[in-house]
Amino acid sequence: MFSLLNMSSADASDLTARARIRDAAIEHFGRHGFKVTIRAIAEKAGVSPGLVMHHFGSKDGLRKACDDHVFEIVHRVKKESVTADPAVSLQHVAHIEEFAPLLAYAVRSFQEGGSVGLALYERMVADIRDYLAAGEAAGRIRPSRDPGKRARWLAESSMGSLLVALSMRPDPDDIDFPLFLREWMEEHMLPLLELYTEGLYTDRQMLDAYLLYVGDPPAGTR
Amino acid sequence: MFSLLNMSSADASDLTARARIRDAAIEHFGRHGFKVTIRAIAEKAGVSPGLVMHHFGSKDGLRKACDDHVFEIVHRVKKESVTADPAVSLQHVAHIEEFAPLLAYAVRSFQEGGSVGLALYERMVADIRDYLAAGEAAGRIRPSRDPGKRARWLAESSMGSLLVALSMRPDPDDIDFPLFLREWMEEHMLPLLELYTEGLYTDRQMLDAYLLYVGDPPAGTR
DNA sequence: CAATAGGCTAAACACGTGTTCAGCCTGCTG
DNA sequence: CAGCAGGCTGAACACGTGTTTAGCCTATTG
Repeated sequence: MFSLLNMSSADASDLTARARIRDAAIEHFGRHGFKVTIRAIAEKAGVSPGLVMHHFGSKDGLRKACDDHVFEIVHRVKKESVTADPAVSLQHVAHIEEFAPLLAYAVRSFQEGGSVGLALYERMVADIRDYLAAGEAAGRIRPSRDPGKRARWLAESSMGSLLVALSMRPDPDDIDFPLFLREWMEEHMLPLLELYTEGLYTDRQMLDAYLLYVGDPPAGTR
Repeated sequence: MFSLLNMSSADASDLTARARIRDAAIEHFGRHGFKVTIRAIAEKAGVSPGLVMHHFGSKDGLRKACDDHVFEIVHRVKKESVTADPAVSLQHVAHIEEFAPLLAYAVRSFQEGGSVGLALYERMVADIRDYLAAGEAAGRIRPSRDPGKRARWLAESSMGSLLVALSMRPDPDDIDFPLFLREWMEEHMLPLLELYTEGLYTDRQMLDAYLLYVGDPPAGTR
């Protein structure tokens, strides 16, 4: 895990200055948002502001490097968790703290809409669609009239809920991400499961009315 | 409607400079986010930057004035739509364009987490809770184990979906809000209604497992 | 050993942006 | 009419922040 993420402060001194800057940037961007100053990042990395420019050319260059790094790690972890035995996956879940900076960075990307945000989002939608399709084939998930749109809605609503919860915090610019995540799950797990298994409405009136409206009559109408 | 919102450009010249500045600020903040410059707002209002300071003291003061104005209008419109006849409500829905700047401003507030954002959000949660309670009493809405958390989840997920959709746009800093809203509804109405009337899972396995986990055994377990 | 390259720093620079300031114009008031 | 208050302007100011620059130090290399 440590070697995978290179985010632990214990071995920070071992890393090259370039890597230390990048990791400090990911942490700062994730915790405080992308408006953090280059000077702050440099200080966190124990380095002069000039060196940041020397290695990354500009703030955008630094951002780009962070993007690439985060995306690459997410890619690697995902491939591992698919191929490896369940024990490894469980380890990942158990050590959310280690991934927290990455997740925080990703959430900030969703919030602001950078290239990583979009790429990660599209991947997330695709994953959810595949997952739902598999569940549908296994009979655990109800079929949808438009699986693509459903997957997109589920991704958007859950990620979005996270964003709103983030913005509604007392100080959205300084978050303890692991804590925040835990509280969020604690707060929403029940209504989410309720909604997903029992629905909200007791009848089909709204849905059928909409289906008629868009010209796709509900089954059994004609 | 026009006299209510004072957002139409047709009678912009009639308004006092102070009101014109405030309206221009609401429009700009809503369309481009809160990082728009005072100079840009002043130009839009046909006024010098100094005058903005003269009337509002600071950028924060301007923001505060916008907050108050938006909140006050939302309050007034809401009270009207509750007391007035249905025809008026329909008029409101039909003329989304007129409200768009206000809505855009509110969404930006949610995104950034200002005081208005929080206040509007809490009010929204309360409204949804009341609405669901009424529906439950009328037998149209299923009961929940925790109506408060359910209302919060529904508010968060729908608002949040809007935020994510906003961030994933090609240029999130320059949105045509009415168009954006229409596309969003077009895209999500179906999966939303499907989910709300039919649910997602075919069985109660996930929900029951969670209820057991949190120490609240599902009905019929003992 | 001398030279060179590259990691690295401190200081200066450029520029956008919120804010301040001195004063102009206009319309009201005594 | 004279004076004054307040809306209003244009220019200047202050400051934060990304970026540039000149040069130092160290290690490698011929």
